[in-house]
Amino acid sequence: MPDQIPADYLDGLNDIQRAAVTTTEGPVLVVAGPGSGKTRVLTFRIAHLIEKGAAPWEILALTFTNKAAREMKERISKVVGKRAGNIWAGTFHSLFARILRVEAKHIGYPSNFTIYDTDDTKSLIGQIIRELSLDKTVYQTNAIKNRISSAKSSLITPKLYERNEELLAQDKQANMPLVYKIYAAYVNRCKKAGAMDFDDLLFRLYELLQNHPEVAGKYRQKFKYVLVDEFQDTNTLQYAIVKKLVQYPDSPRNICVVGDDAQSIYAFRGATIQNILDFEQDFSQFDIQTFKLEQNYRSTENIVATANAVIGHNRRQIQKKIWSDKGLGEKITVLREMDDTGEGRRVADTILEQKNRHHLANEDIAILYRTNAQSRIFEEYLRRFNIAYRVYGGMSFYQRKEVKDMVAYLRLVVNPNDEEAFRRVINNPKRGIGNTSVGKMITLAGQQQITLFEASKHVALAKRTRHQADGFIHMIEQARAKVDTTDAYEIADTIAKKSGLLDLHRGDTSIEGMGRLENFQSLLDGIKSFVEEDTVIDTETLPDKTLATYLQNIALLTDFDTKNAESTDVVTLMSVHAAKGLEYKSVFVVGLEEKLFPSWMSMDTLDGMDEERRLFYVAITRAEQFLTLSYANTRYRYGKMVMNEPSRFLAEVPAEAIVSTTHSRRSQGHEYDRVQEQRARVSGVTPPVRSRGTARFAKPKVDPANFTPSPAAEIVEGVRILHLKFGEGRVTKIDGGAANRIATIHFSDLPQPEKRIMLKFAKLQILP
DNA sequence: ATAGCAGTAGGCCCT
DNA sequence: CTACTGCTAT
Repeated sequence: MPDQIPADYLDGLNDIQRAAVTTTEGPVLVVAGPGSGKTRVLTFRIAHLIEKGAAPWEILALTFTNKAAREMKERISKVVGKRAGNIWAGTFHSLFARILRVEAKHIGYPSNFTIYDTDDTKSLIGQIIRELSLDKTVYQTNAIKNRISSAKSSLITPKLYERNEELLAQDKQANMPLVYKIYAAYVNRCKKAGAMDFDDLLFRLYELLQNHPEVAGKYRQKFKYVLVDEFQDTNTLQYAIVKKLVQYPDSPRNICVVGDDAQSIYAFRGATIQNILDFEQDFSQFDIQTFKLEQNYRSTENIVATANAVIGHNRRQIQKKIWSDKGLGEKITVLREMDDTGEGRRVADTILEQKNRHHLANEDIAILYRTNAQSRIFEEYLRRFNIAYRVYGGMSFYQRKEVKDMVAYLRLVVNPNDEEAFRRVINNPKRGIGNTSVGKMITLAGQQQITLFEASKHVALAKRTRHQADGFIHMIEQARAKVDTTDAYEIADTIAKKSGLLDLHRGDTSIEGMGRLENFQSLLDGIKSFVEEDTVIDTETLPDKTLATYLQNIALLTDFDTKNAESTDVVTLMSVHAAKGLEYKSVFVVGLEEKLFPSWMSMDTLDGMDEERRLFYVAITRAEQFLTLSYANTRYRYGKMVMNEPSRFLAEVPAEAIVSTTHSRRSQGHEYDRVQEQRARVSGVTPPVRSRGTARFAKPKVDPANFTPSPAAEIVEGVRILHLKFGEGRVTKIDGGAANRIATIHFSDLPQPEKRIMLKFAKLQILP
């Protein structure tokens, strides 16, 4: 890659994009509709800054996901070469963590502080509730975690909380008058453990900038250009920090925020759409320039029209008109099924069909759902149909128990004060130090104001237990003595063996156990490659191979950041939230039912509904060419069968954009009627009574009573067979391994006669 | 005192 | 369907 900028790098931009790129001085707001080349503008803007003489390390680019940051850096490096590595581009959390490690001494933290994830946070809050002898059915960890999180995001310290009448009144109302005490204890304990939770990474940085003007000055000096991506998803605290960094309101630097109010989908964690709505006002005295990117380069006109119509139902938004010149394109398909199983099958089926008809690769296709729990059924059918897929989100690699246990050991080695890590591993694998003994340690730690690890050394224990505890302490301290001189892998390897974790996993021969061993091994492999290769994720971190650096690198990773080496041609399954910023030729938005999408949690407020609608807007605007919406009449949720109306959002899709008949053999075009029904329901008109039901099994071609399936082994090429739904057919080909034989069968009665059927699952009767 | 089992309550979206 | 509590057997 040449280290100079191609002269024509601005040529590929439209007029507004180019203006947004070249207006480098003063505050800039870029309102960027979906598919409008937002990332292009951001990356070219940064490249342009460097071209204009800015040093890479003077540029701070804040994103929400590591993936977005990485992508941005990659694209910038295509223009400016390896200098891109020195740009401060990353997530709010990771860049702030980096600053905090350098400046930790100012706020009484060690520079190797631990980052507590959600599980650690919940566990600590639960612990505190127990210690305060509060009723845990009243004081619920999750509720309190949210309470504390939003307090931090509103810059309310425990002291302020205690004096805030409104908050106290709310807590009383909720029958939890002592939340302020839990909050105070929680902050205390985090500090004692040398740990910060996700909110602390923001909150503590704000405090640092607020209370240490010399530090704030240093960073203001350093970052001459500040850019914020996805600005609509920032919370009050993030915006406050950004303002501090640009020294608002005295002499705002060159700040550029990019976002789309219509894609704000994180209100539930404190993001406020108000930030982007206010930004223009906040910086109006400094000649703010606003650019609206309204041309959508991603999607067909049908999809854009649908998106516009849907978002038009929301109450307030920045006025803009998103348009596309890609032609009308395919109409939108709506699939209706009886239940979630049917939905899974139908979607997988439709994917096969689309792949054949439109020559789509797996990687062109995504299935998007509201909740991660919905993925299972689609996985099942994709597997059956032999379609490669990958599920993002849900349980990430680093959240798996076997991985977390090992990481907890490593955390403890780096930071023995880490209370959550200690409690996680002290008796894991089982070494006879149970709740009672740990309880004694906790009591002692509380009494003497020492850390758990310290307490574990001195506490009085039964002889056998004492011996075990000493062994444990010795193991940690031995590893700790080498932590600065030995590479991460060596320490991890030793701990894996000495702790007994490796033996534990090796000894487990169950299916799940083997999976756990595999994950455990691949964690170790990951540490090894961290040591051997230059897999430094955080480019400005010194390329050292210590355990501390390794832990820093993985602390803020999510499922998105774990690269899978295997094939990349896979169908993507993920939540709508996770899909933001991505695009696919064909998108399936599934589970479009009232109480699911929109979620029941959001349905009781107008703000909640608006956010759900924005979420739906995000979902449909991921699609380039094909958009398929699906819903089921009933589905299993939490083990219970529930029945839901089709989502109101379906009724907001313009009728002329929907294809009225689908090509499925199964449901014969009732979808459109059903949507009309919902449309009527929403507008208050009584829907026509309509017979419901049997679409999926509309016409069984064979009487089940006379059907006796033959053993799969007897199905060979050339035989004539009977299938319950498809009727008579002839096997034209058999392939796949012994355990996964797949028959290609020609059913001459069907509109699409070729079917590929997994013999493992299918019930076929051989005909003479 | 600890470990394994059965039963029950509470569940989303992300760093 | 999964994560916790409460019980009983070691």
